[in-house]
Amino acid sequence: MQLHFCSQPDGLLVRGVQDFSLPQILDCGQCFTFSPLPDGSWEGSAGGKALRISQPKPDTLFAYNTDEQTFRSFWANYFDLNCDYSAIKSQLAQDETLRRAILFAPGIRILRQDGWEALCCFIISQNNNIKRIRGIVQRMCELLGEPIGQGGFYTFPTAETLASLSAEQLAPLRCGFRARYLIDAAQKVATGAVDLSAIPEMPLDEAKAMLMKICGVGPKVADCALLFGFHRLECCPMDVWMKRVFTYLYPTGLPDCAKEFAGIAQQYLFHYARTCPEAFAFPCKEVSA
DNA sequence: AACCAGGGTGATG
DNA sequence: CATCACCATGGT
Repeated sequence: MQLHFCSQPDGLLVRGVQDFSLPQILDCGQCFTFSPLPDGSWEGSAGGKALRISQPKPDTLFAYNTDEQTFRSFWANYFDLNCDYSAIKSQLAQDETLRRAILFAPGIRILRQDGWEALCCFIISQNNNIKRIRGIVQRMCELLGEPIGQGGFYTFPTAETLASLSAEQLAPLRCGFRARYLIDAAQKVATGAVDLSAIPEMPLDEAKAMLMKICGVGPKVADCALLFGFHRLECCPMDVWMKRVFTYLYPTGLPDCAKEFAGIAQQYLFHYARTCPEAFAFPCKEVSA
């Protein structure tokens, strides 16, 4: 995918984008730090940087408050623009159900989020809904992060900051029983008991076991952190929606064509099932039928 | 192995 | 107004 940049008075035009949809990417449950604005653009922050971005045409992005240098060095990687999703999609689409899920949202991409931020977000996400997760994460950044410029955005608090606090001091976040999980994660990361920087070089099962040493991190949250925070595409987080998908559509597991990119397959299937459950023709009540 | 609490909010009836 | 579900986990 060859990108073309064109600086404008009020931002940066990026042409040549493929397999990309802002709402599909930012509203498919992988990211909780971007929100839609009434005009269809999105604003939020990641990795200590703020961004407002829109997609005036399918192959064109407009980044309001950034320059080419910042976009090339940070946002292009964040939005995984160096990855060819058309090749991945054609491999996955050998399976008929996946083909339908991909056609439903062909612009999904797996963001390359910061590992620590993703870990915290998915600790917060447990037994929770996306709207409230966004609110909790926002309050956490406002209360404990540093301002990013004048736009009202804040950095994600560091593990050191969080580790110095008690669960009671997180009460304003209104994250309930998850507060002590965040504190435990922060303390283990800050002391090095859990070394996030070692994860990229670690075998998957070893990395997952390490993350699960944190109280409040089970298999599901660990898989989410690894997929969305460390880009381990073979992780397939099993939430209630994916359990339904597997029970009714893949009782014997994903087809071979999807194993290599199980995490990406998961994201297409999760988004389709959650957005359009009737298309899958399964009940949304009891899973364990 | 099978419940159950923990906090809050939006959706549904 | 009541109930339920929510990208789960740890404890009983």
